[in-house]
Amino acid sequence: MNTCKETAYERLTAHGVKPSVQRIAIMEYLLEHFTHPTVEDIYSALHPAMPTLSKTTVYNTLRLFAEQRVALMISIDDHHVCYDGNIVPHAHYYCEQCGRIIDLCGVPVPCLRKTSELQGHDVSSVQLYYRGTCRECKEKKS
Amino acid sequence: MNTCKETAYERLTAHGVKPSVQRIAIMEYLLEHFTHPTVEDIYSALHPAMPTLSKTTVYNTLRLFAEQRVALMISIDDHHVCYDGNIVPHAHYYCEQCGRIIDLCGVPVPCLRKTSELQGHDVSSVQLYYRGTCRECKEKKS
DNA sequence: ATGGGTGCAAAGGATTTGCAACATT
DNA sequence: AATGTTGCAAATCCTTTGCACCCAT
Repeated sequence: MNTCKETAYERLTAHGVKPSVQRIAIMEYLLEHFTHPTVEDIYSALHPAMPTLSKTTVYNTLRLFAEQRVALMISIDDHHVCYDGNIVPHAHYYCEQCGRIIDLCGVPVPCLRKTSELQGHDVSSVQLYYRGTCRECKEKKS
Repeated sequence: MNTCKETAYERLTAHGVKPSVQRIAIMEYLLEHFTHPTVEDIYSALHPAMPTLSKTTVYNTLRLFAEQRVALMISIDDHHVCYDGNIVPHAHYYCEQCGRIIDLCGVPVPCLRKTSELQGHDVSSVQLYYRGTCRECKEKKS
C-alpha cells in the first residue's frame, strides 16, 4: 500500500526502536506534523484519542527518539525545546516575537566537513538556526 | 591604557547596558574565559571574591546580556545552557561524552544570507553547532 | 515466565518572581 | 528624591525517577 511514504513503524524498526503503540502514535504525529512540536504539543494532541497516554511516556519516548536519531531535538533555548520528525539536515528560523520555528530549506547546512576542520572530532549531527523577527511579525508592527 | 582589547565596561555601554559592579564582573569573566561557562560556573568563580553576589543576579544579568546581544547564549539542550563572550559568529562542537563545548574556528558560519533565502525574515543572530564524540574521548575509548 | 514498556505519584533541579533594601544619579 | 539594581526567600515549572502494573514475546 503506502510504499512511497515512510511509515512510523518503518522508521522505528529501521533505527532499532521497538514499535509500541505509544511510540508509533508519537512517531506518526511527528511524521504528519512538521511544526516542531514540544512535548506539551504532542501530549495534548494525542491525549484525547489515547486517554491513558502519560506525559512521562511522551518525555521518555522523545528522549529515546533523539538518542536513536529517529527524530531531531531542537533546542532554541532553555524554554524552547521541541522535536522534528525530519531528520535530513536543514536550517531553522526562530522568531523571537511569535515563537514559531520555521524550516529554511534554501539555506545549506555545512555538514560532514573535512576531518581537519573538525579537529579530528566525530560528528553525529549538526544544528543550524537563525533568530530574529519573522516577516509576519515585522508587518504586524508597522 | 588598554586600547587594543575591548573592556567589559566598553562592551556594556556600547550595547546600552548600565555598567554596575556585578555586570562588569560577569562581563569581564566572559571576556577572559572563552570556555562557555554556565550560570553555575560563573557564580562559583566570582562568588569567593564577591561574597554578596547572588545567583539570581547572575541569572538575570546573563539573560539581559543575551537579550542585548552583549553575550551569546548557547543552548545545546535543556540541560546544557551556557554563555559566550565571543559574539562574532562562529561554530561550536559539543561532545556528548565529556560535555565540553569547543570552538570550531575553521568552519564557516553561513550568515547574513540573501533575503530571498530567508523568506523575508530579519536575522539577529545565527547558531551553528555539531555534536558527537570528541577526539580525546574517542582515543580514551580505544 | 521474562524483559521491556507504561503511567502514576513523587522527587528533583533549574530558573524566575515578589519584594524590601540598597546604590547611583 | 527617584529610578533602577540587587539579593534573599519562596514559588513555579519542567523534567526525571522509583516503582508497581501490564503487555508481548
